[in-house]
Amino acid sequence: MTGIYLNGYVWGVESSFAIIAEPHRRAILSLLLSSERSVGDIERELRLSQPSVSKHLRVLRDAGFVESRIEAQRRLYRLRPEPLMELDEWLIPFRRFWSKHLDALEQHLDKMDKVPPVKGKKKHEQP
Amino acid sequence: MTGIYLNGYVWGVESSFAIIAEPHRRAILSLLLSSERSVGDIERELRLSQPSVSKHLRVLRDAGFVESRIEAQRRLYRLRPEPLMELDEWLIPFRRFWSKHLDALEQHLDKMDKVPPVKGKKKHEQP
DNA sequence: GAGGTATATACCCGTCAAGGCATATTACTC
DNA sequence: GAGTAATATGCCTTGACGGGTATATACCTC
Repeated sequence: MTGIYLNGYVWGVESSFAIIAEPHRRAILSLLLSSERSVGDIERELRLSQPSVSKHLRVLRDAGFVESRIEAQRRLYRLRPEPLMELDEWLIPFRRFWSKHLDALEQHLDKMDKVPPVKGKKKHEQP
Repeated sequence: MTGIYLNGYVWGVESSFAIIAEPHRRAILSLLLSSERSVGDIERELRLSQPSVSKHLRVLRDAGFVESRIEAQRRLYRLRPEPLMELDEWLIPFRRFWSKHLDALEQHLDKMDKVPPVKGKKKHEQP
């Protein structure tokens, strides 16, 4: 919908979510948060095989989540903010939604002078 | 990592990302943003098959993204904020990261009194 | 250029999830 | 209770993806 097809790959938010869905890739991004790392660094810190790390980095790079620079035989990977910013933007309307909800809850609680102890937790309807 | 195993399912952020990765499910969530809908409503608005909609809703409900209430033969689904809030929380450190980045960029631009026209766009390294 | 280190890629395989179709289930109407 | 509307579920097939192993590539050192 909001993505652009380019040699069979979907670009934009469309794919960013799918990329982030992989736990190891999220772990890699979290690692890169503090500083750039080589493939070997990630391999050791996450206890992954080297090919696995390389493949994930490939996916992340293709989607713009990371970029790399060469230092001798090593490639140092670092974060790029853009794709994650897009994800964040997708969340905006939902943030409005739940802050509205929390406000309502707060007002509800405010209404009661002293919060009476609840006997049975209200279960969510599960038909 | 941060999830809880419960009858073979992973709960928590762990799975929430995977659930959000599906474009149709994101579309459903966006729909529910404005108001609750029946399965048939979603079916029509998203041009999906009824079983497909039901299955996606099942996944969303199991993960706590939506809840339903019964009205005659129809089930009306509505949003639940919690899981999306968790996703949002995961993004927090990254938000710090990119706001730091944008600050740096801003300061960089401030340094130049008049921004000189750039001749060649700096290409991102693609080894 | 031989040997070693660091990373990328190709290929194969198992798994898993999404869609289609048919069918079951639930609730309403008469 | 028969008929019908709305939704859920089961089964099957297909495609995509991630991991493993082996191999290719790039770069450095001597």
